Amino acid sequence: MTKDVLRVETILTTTEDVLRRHGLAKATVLDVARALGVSHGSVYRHFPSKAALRGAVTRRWLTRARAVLATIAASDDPAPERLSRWLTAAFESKRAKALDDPELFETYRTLAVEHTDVVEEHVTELLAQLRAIVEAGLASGDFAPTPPDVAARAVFDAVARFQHPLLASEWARPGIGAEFDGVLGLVVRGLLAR
Amino acid sequence: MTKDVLRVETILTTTEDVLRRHGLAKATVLDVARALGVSHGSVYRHFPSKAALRGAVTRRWLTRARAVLATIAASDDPAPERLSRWLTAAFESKRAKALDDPELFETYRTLAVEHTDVVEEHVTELLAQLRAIVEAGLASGDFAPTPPDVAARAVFDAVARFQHPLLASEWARPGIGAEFDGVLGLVVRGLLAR
DNA sequence: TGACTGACAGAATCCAGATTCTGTCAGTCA
DNA sequence: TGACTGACAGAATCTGGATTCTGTCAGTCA
Repeated sequence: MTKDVLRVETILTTTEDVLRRHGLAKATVLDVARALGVSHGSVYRHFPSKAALRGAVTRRWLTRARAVLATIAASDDPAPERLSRWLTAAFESKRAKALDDPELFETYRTLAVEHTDVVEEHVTELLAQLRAIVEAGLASGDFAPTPPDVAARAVFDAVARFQHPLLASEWARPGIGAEFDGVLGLVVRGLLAR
Repeated sequence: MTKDVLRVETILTTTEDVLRRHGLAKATVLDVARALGVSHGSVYRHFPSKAALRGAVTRRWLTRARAVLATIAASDDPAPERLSRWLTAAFESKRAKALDDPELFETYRTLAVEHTDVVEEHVTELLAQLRAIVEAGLASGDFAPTPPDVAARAVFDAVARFQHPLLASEWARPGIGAEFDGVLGLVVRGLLAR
């Protein structure tokens, strides 16, 4: 808020705040405008619709969530370890969010379902990170020859149970950690050169 | 209907019929009783509650769905092929149901969510079938040594994206077949002895 | 001059009264 | 005698009139 002019970033931050405080249903454009101390017409100056505003918030949330994983993907650990760390971090951070603040997680889950296009971008980015790890493993000879994009997709799909927000309700079950380890082991063994 | 007395099987069949015709919301105990030509009090003579009736219908549906898979699990194909056939059949039959009659599938999906206990029985049974295949593979030396129950669970979890009813909406996407093949290959390679 | 306001129409959502359903049980009837 | 009925209370669901929201735009004001 360095300037008095209403800025896109300010609107997004305030919207996140309203979402956190009051939940999805009560986060109307009017509410956001009230929280900003402006009329709702002003919000429409920066976003063409309520859907666009929500989409932008969703995109920002997913981009932040991806940052940690990008660091791991770009590390120079051996590919099998790097893959394990990446998949574990992806699961653990999502799981922590879902368990720490279920209502906020549910809010963003609903937003994600509403904005399929934004989620698709996110998935594409995640797949690119996975492909980079697979390519490193192919180059080092750790992984058996395979088309990297197909392998990345297969790994991503295989951990869907521990990634897909629709299945989040099962992440609180006691045995879930062991189950994740089981799939992780299976997946890594499936990639390794023999 | 060999006898005039109201029988449990008759009630279940009629309930399925009402569900198919009118959907979940309109399938009240009163509706089922009307379809049977009896008073709703008679239905309560055989089922203690509406939930119990719905649970019984769900159980019957899942039991039927499992029968095909049981045949494959008990076949004497080599374990890797048998596993592929089992997983493919599990995916294809569910996918066919979801695409052929989306409304009926949605009905049973909701029922499954309502009756977690019944679904758990079902999953336990499926895991037992998978474990039998894994054990065959261990005995033949096709699969690398591993605790069969852990491996069965890992395989089951890895194909969640192609099995979990909550993700059914994605089974209509064009690339889904290739994605399934990718995971199937990864999983089988993960089990194979080296 | 251009960021912002607020009145407005049509769409979406809310709420309270009316209807329907669940589960029980005393009573019927074959 | 026991399978079945139907009236009943309380819970759940529906409905349509009242309220709130979305998206637009002519007008204000700094």
